[in-house]
Amino acid sequence: MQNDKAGVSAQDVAERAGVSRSAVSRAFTPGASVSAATRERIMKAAAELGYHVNHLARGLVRNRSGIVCLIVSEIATPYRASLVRWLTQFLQEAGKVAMLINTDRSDNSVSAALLQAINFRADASIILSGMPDRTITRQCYQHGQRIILINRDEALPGSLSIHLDAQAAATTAVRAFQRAGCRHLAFANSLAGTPSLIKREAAFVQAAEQAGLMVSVERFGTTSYESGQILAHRLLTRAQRPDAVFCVTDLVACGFMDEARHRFQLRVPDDLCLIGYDNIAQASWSSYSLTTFAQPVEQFARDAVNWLQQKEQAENGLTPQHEQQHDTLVYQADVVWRGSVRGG
Amino acid sequence: MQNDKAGVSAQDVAERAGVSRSAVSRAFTPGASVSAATRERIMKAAAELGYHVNHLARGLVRNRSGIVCLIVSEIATPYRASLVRWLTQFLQEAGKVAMLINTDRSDNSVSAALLQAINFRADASIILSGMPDRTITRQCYQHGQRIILINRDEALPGSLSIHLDAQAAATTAVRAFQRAGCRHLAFANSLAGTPSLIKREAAFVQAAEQAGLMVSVERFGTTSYESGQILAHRLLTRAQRPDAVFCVTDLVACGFMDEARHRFQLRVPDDLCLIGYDNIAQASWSSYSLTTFAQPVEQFARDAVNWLQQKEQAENGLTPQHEQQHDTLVYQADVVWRGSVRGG
DNA sequence: TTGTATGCGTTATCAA
DNA sequence: TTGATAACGCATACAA
Repeated sequence: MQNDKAGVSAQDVAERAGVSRSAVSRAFTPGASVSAATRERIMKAAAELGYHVNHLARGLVRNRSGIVCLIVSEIATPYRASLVRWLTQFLQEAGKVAMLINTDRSDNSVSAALLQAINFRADASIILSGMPDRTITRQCYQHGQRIILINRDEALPGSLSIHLDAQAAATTAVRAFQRAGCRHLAFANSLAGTPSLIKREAAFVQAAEQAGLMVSVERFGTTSYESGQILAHRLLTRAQRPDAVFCVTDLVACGFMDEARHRFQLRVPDDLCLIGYDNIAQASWSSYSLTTFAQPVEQFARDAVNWLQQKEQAENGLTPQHEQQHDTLVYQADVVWRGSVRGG
Repeated sequence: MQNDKAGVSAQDVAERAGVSRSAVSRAFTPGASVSAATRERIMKAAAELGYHVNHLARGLVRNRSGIVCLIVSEIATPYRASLVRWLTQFLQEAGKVAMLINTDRSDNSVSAALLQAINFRADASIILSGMPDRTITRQCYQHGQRIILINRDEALPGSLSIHLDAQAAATTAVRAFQRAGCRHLAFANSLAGTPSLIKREAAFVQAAEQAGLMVSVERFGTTSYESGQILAHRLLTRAQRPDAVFCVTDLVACGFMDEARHRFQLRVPDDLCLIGYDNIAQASWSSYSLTTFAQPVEQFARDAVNWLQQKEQAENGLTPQHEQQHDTLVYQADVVWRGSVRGG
């Protein structure tokens, strides 16, 4: 209020409250030993002066900033956006704060992002896209920075890896197409080459072949609506037109469905059965009513943050063990039956 | 590499390179005076030791962290997500980093977010949702923290306010409906009560009345797809069913259109003309082909970051003027003609 | 161009 | 419970 210099420090508050600056520090540290009386006097002085703990200084001395880096490409994509949404929410509830770093999917832009995380002494980094260089992750580890990989299908020492089992979804999809009486299956993939997308394709092809069904694969471009349109064009103009398509992503499936309907005048699910993956909001929109597999996004986020807190408590505890081990969490993607498959 | 303690500091690098620690500091400060030779020796030593500048310490002494807070609710929404995407990208290109803070739209959760920004001595906060308490923004100002308001329709001293002119879009929409021969207009709004959404409605109603056209208004729930469905139900069951609806948002428009088509068997644009706002990706999807007004999101983000950089340069310069003034940028939302209005 | 000395705001250790 | 003091890692004013 009455102070117009930028910095009002614990010192100023201490003087006003008639205590030492360490008392002020303790007053703002949860669980520190301060008498209720002095604490109140300090808080009053702090409010009057407009004092706010400097997390930069606190982080410096504690060697831990409370920052968690979210490393992600294509944030505007529905699935990514919802993952970011849950992560930031749970991080905040855990008293941490999210730092968002955009990458272009290239592995060295991910490495650069991780360097930023080191610069800010982030408590952890959560990687949603790409894979960083090993030398960088080593440095993160040395700096005590945790790493969480979501849908990365890889494991780093001391890290947590969360991903989905591709097999169950593939089997479920094939059975559904079988029940619908489909004869010629196809998988519509992008060229992104992400491990999880590759596995999704491989698992589906394998399941289809085991069921003795014909299966075509087409790959194109990025994992987007537009690619879905192109993929529809390529698959639906084949001599052997598929009557059931598993799209690597809901976004692709939406593009595929729109093109199939509006360009090829096909009816879904009568002429063509379609299944997607992710369960983005648009999949439930009545124009699509897309049968899909739901990634438990909220659960991912909750588990990531819980694991982080757990690790931190263990660190504060009496177990300074050298944990070269890594943790892995594997989930099933739950099928969401809607109208894009006959007899669903 | 050979160092296994967490912290490798400028001191360590200095010793290895055989220079003083200030030399190391200068080597990592752009535009500082270091000879190429020593600089190289320092960089080599730094790489070998795995040294990374501690931005916490740097921010502490410079009283500027390089952090910019993005304060936003409902990040997973297409329009918000794309705004966040561009902001983070441009911030990174400007050498800054985005801190993402989720709010629940309530004004005091926005205030809490702003407090976080103060804690981390953020260079600036960009507010995309809600309005914080004045006493908080005052404190931000005192801490030298810039504030940027996007679509907030308010002005704070020393801040930048970016928003859209609601009038032009309203006039264009009414004219389009007029050309299409529509007789009964309607505006489908949410109950969010955001200033920009309110203005959008008021401007449309005014423009319609000026054109001598009947206009109904319906408001419901959040600004979402689901609300669009409800709004369709309410408007399309009225005795005087509207034949042209301006939806406050594309998301609302998608829900409205789906409900109109699939529940009421109406054809768009033959039976019903529809216009949205935002130009989210889904508006261009062929199931919707929605005529809409494009918010220049990328431009918003670019301008916000440019303004920030400009202010910082001015600060470094010789003009320590007390700028109680605020800046305002007003844009037009460009109409994107698609298939949801007859004769568009 | 380089080195020395000082301070940034905080927490942690130790005595009282 | 409280206060004094020493780090934390860095940038910079100043002197060389």
